[in-house]
Amino acid sequence: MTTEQNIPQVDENQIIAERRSKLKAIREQGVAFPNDFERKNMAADLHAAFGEKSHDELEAEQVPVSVAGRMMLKRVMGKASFATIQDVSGRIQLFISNDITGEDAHAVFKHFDLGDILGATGVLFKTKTGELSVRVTEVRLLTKALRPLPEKFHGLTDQEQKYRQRYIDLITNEQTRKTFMIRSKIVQAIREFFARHDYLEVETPMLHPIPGGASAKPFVTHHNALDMEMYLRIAPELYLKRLVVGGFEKVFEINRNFRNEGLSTRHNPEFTMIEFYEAYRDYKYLMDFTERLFSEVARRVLGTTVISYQGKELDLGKPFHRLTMVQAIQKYHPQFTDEQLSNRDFLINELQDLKAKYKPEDGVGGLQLSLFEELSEHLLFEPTFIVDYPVEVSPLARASDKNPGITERFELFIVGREIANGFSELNDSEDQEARFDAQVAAKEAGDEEAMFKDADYIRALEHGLPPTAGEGIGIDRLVMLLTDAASIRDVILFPHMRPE
RNA sequence: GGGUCGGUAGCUCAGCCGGUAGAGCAGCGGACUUUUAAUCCGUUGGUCCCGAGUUCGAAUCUCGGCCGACCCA
Repeated sequence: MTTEQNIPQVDENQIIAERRSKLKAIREQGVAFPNDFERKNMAADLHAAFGEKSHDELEAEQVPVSVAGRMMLKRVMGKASFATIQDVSGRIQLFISNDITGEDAHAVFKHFDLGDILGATGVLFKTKTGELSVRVTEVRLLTKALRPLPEKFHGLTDQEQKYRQRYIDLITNEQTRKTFMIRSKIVQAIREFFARHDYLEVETPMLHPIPGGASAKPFVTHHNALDMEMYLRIAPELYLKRLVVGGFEKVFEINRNFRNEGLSTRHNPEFTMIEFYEAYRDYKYLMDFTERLFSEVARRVLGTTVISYQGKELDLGKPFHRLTMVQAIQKYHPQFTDEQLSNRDFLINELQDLKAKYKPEDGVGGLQLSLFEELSEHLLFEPTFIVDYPVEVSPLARASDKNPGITERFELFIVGREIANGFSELNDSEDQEARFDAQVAAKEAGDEEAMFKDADYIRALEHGLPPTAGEGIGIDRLVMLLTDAASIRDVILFPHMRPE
């Protein structure tokens, strides 16, 4: 394998050629990529500190500044020019005129291009229209941009290019920058929430000898020295519960999972999850805990729990709805009776009528789940916990003491999307072993997503896992919710694309 | 996997009942000392996604392919 195939074709054009010749001239005059410019001020800080001052106040103070950033706009007017530069905090306008820099320096500036990285020193002032600006005494080219920016007003509209060349999207699109800043704040708020609840943050393997903790197809890779197949993890669950066996009673991990499945507006092959486990708790505690987490994160990141998603409003500060799977089906289809929904033949008939996907070998529980996914899941706009998941689709969850066919498990749906999955953990090693064996039988019968048996995990459980509750939350989907993003690709910096 | 829409200058887009490609921005040259998507004058720039077919002639019509967006599975 060479890396050459990953390098896009060189696409030279007149604009790039022009800029290359400018760079060549700069090289001939000295250091073309200087790194000795001392930037002392950020655009946003200057606006915050001096934006309210009047023209006369600023003239009296003569505030010296040193700013740097990418030139986004340029307006040349003969003997004076304006330029707008952008740093990570925002934008500020430069004013360059023959009177101050001299005619030669101004002439050099006139040949700087949009997209170039500039450093400028000068004094703050206010223009006629009241815009805080820098009256430039010296402006330097710090990095020549050889490629032109997208059209300055419309920016980049082609989704493909926005994803493939995210750097351009970030340069030109304020909303994109904002989305990823919010993403960072969300993760930070989650970390702080768990730290405050005395959780230990851990890192467990990404390379697994046996993929486990979820029902999904793994990516396969090869370890040369050990000459063995390895799998990129589909979930960290079994490792985190080993840590609870070891006595870390509250643990969490925020990291990537990999699932070898299709791409969609809701699925990227690698995605970020937080999984957390707490000993001596159950799934009901987790639901309350999750409500607190979501409302707190929203409040800290957005300042409110009332959010708007794709034009509809919802409140993460209110208690979330809680429905059993059967209730969730009946909510939108009240014509179905409890008796019908616990009748295998009836369920299969309905699923066939709906042309829905289901596994014919499933029992009542699995068929109910298929019907729920077909009829109700996408309609659960307001936050809703669905409880009473059947044992057969929950091989790692503790069965209910009252009803052995169902587990102490929930999934959380918001805006019609699964966003979290939690349960009281199965800590009976013999039951767990029997469940693994059932999964292996299903895998041998052709279910590619069925789980492998992890003998060491059984051994760990045999040492005793305290009663424990655990949950996973999809960070990307949470970010979508809080940034009003329609596609998971809008919240992942470099989403997966077909190779160019 | 199926359906719909799209791929034309560096970018944003027009042109599509067939007649050999246009605008705005960006670039280049010129005018302009408070502009802010600056303005005004001039000007350079094209594998019309790829391949085949129909035709005297294809960006335009037909078929196949590639890539993408959205919807469905």
